[in-house]
Amino acid sequence: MVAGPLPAPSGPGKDRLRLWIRLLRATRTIEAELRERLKKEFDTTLPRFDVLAALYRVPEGMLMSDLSRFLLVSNGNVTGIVDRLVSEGLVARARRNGDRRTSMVRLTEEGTKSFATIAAAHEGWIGELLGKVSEEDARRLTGMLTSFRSNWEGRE
Amino acid sequence: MVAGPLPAPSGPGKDRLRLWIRLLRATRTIEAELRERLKKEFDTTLPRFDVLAALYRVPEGMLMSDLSRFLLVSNGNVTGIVDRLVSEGLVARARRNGDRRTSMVRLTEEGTKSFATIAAAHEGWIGELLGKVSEEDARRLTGMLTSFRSNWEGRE
DNA sequence: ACATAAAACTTTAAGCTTGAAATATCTTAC
DNA sequence: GTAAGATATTTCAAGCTTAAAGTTTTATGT
Repeated sequence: MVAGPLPAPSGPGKDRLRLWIRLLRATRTIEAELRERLKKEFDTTLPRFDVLAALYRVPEGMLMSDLSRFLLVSNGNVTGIVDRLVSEGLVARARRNGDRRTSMVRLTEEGTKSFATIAAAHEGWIGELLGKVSEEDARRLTGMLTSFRSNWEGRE
Repeated sequence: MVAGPLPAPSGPGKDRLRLWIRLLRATRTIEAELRERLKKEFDTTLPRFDVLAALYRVPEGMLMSDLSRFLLVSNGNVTGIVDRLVSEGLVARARRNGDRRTSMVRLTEEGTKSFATIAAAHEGWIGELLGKVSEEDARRLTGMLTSFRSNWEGRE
């Protein structure tokens, strides 16, 4: 998967395989760096940050299943992360009258402040880590990935 | 992190942030699909496949620390994955005369055969999943990611 | 109304992941 | 030759991750 300096493969489809390998390595490298900085600077993790970021956009809150879908992770996974965020006081579960199976998850005031701080640093890090990508390349690449994504929407 | 349809952010550095979010979402989507297929079709996992792929390139074997560096994961992580591959008979540890701290890890015959089969399917899946990316775009994107990567070499 | 199905969520078991501490071996400096 | 440090690896605790099974609540069909 994360193959690197291979005896360059060739043949049909090899260009896409190579692209995938590069994509994966680049993503993992950046992810590792972000994870490390989140830990060192804010004593938190990427999954927690992801959840906070998702909730920050929606003051009224989200259902667990919305979070799961949005973050592309399993239901049970979200349960654990939200549990920890609740115990840290950054997030709150609110029972709903209409449907007692569900609860709205939203940021607490502390969670909102905390996320704002971390997000500012995060944006700076990304600017630094992707610094060598020109703005033009960034937009072009984003475009390619977007069209790729639309090819995938509603797959499962 | 995996933010999606946000009220599109704007300002300096926002293009790179958006690029990162897209990159991460695309990678995770493909990764999830590969993981699922590896499980369903071959009853294995992505990390195991990564290790087999790394070893396949080097018949004489690799040290644990080489594997760790190459795969961009921690030392302790590799220990666990290799342990499981050994117990499955796909990989073998060989003590070395020179340095008794280290051992060479290499594919067994069964491991080699197993990987060849899985890798063929894997390449097909990538061709399918990235099918909408033209060969030309694939090469261009790969180029961008490569220059990005060289910006990162020898960071840590 | 009542059984059945569907939906939202949690729990569980197994495996992946990291950073830090512990072991064992080798190298270097005196 | 021996102490001190460097290397290679494993172990450990905590957390992330998934798929599958379980629980509770709501919706549907008759």
